[in-house]
Amino acid sequence: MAGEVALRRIEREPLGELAHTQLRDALLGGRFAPGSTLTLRHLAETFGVSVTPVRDAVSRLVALGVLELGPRGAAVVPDVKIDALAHITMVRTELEGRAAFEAATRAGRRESANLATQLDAMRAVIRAQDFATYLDLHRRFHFSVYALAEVPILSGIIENLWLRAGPVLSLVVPDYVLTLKGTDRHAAIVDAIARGDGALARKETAADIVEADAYLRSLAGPDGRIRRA
Amino acid sequence: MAGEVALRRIEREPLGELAHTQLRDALLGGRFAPGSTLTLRHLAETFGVSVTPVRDAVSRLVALGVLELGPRGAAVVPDVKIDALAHITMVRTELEGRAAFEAATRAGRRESANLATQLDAMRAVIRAQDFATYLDLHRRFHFSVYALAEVPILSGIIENLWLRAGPVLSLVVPDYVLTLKGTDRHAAIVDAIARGDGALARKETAADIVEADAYLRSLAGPDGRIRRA
DNA sequence: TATCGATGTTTGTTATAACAAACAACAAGA
DNA sequence: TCTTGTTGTTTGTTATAACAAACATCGATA
Repeated sequence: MAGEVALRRIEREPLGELAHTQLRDALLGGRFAPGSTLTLRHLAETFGVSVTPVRDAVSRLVALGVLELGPRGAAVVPDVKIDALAHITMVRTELEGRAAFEAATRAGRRESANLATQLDAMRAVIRAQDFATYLDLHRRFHFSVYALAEVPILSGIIENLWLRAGPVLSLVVPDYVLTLKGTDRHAAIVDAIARGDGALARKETAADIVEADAYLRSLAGPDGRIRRA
Repeated sequence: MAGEVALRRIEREPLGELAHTQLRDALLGGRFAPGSTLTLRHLAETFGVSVTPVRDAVSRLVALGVLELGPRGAAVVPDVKIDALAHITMVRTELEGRAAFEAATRAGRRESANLATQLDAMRAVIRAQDFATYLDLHRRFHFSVYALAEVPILSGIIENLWLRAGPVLSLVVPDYVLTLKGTDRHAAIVDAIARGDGALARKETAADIVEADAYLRSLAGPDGRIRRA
């Protein structure tokens, strides 16, 4: 077997896993309208599989609180009400603040430089008005910070919170980033981490979350629903 | 239809839901040995249903991080390693501390009295050496506190964390409660809530969690696994 | 015209069978 | 005796069909 090409491990990922990932990314990208109901057979036809793996994926997303249970047991995309958003924000400030704190106490020069590089990429994408990829880079940046905390359970819970807020966050990102002229919380977070200042990293992270929450709150109608600006 | 007995809404709960609840309670009660693998067909036979609803329940528990994925995609009961326990403790102090804080700022006299009543019941059960029901009352007490915060998302995440720590917590509860002679953190939490002192409620809640963590840590062997005392 | 009831359709739920991968047991050959 | 190949079993995965509940449609009757 000498001279062979390096072979990768073959891993047949289950169809339910693929369906889960597809739905997850769609939710994170805000490609499902809040309030719309997802039917198993429709999704199954779209994915080209049977209802079994689709039901598996949907069932898990419901268990994670990412999808809600409609009137007949149907899965519906939740439209985030303003008080639910306040709850998510509360938990996010606690958890992401703590994660940023831990990241600052653990990160070295190498990790800080990596974060700074990501910041540059984000700025470039904003200048190019490419908000779709900004949404992705923005997410990657935050989770890079939280990964530095080396507490996988924490990262997992945070990811779940982002999934819950996903449909709304992506809704307003284009307008929101344009309103952020002066204060760049992300740069401040990276600075704090580079200096090993955990308390500051926590403070700036919490401020970043609260400011986004305040913006979303300003868009809420009298019924508490958040709509595009 | 006059003079009829009040009829309750008939709700056929899906079998997958029942299986989920059964597994959940078994995990919380520590009735599964850490490290043991759960096979779908065996569980299905035990519950008297087909593998479909069982798979549904197991799949959800895996997604929640309560069960782990074994070598061949099988579900195994995680044996909590000491560093994973440290991570859970970190998140628990943040979240349950915040929940206790919110509870203290919202609770009135009626709610405080309710908590005090629960404390009395717990003390009586300890005197009777009935640790199985103490485990249940203890859980109810804590979640009564967190329910007062009126942040369902927060309660849900905390419940998930308890589920993860369940197999280990229930393992040591009998011995642990006997070591607690003087300091009764639970009474201190209720006092703080009754006085509306959020900061103190948070502090005592965190201390309660950290002390349990320290006890568990003292039981860990050189491999990091926690075994019964 | 409006209301009520029957009927067909949609949709989540469940059992079952077929499938594939991995493990276990065992026998044959070096 | 040790290794190797084969066979049978276990187990997660997936498709399919049957089922039940709810909804929609439509026609008949008052």
